[in-house]
Amino acid sequence: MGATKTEHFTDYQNHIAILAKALGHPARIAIIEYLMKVDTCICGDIVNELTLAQPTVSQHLKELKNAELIKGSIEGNAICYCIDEKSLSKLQTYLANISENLEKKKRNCC
Amino acid sequence: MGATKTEHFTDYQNHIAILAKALGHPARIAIIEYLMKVDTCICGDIVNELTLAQPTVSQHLKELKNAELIKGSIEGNAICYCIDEKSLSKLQTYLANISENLEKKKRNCC
DNA sequence: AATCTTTATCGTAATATTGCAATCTAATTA
DNA sequence: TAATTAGATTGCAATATTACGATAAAGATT
Repeated sequence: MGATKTEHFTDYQNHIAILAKALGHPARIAIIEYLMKVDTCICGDIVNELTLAQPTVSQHLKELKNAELIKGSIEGNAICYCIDEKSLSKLQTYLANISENLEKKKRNCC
Repeated sequence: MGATKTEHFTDYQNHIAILAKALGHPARIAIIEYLMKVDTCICGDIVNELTLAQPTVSQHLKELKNAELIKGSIEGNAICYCIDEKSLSKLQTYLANISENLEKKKRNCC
């Protein structure tokens, strides 16, 4: 016990959950917002932007990378991170579909 | 250490993270999908739908309720749960804005 | 080559999450 | 009112996450 029982759910459900989970921490939201704010994709000063130690930021970046919400390319000595639109819009579309579906239905409760 | 340092982030960032985190588990995604599938909002057989014990499902429902992604109203002896569109569409809009912003920008990297 | 800079990884402590059996509460029915 | 039903709560074990100091790896600079 303690671990998520992924085998009880569909691949799609698990995938959506992984995307949402990766965004489920304010530091990672802040990273996404920072990457969006700076016009060209920023290299390393995400650490300066957040009030967290460098290893902590590195770990958050890794989780975003694992979920494929960001991607990084080596740029000399530094690393150039940026948002991976595909995964982000996959989650966005998923939520949009739910919203749309809800509006279509005449809901007579709650 | 171990706890999220919420004080380092804006209320908005924390709020978005809470919403995303609540969706960050396949059981909770499955609950949302089930609530969407059944036309009128369903009372208690979410437990039958998922392959998880009743207390576990109850806990997931609680987390969705805490994030205000669902709401429940007492219906006699049972409880009528349904999706709370407002929070869901808040997250959806947030992601849509990011997607839109990304497309606007001429991105010259990654 | 020695040093600096940038980022990742390791190890570890603190805390949170997941899952369930057992139990409790409250409305419902017999 | 006793038994039933629906759901929440408690308590606990297993596991995951968060955070960071110390350190490693690798390119850049001197």
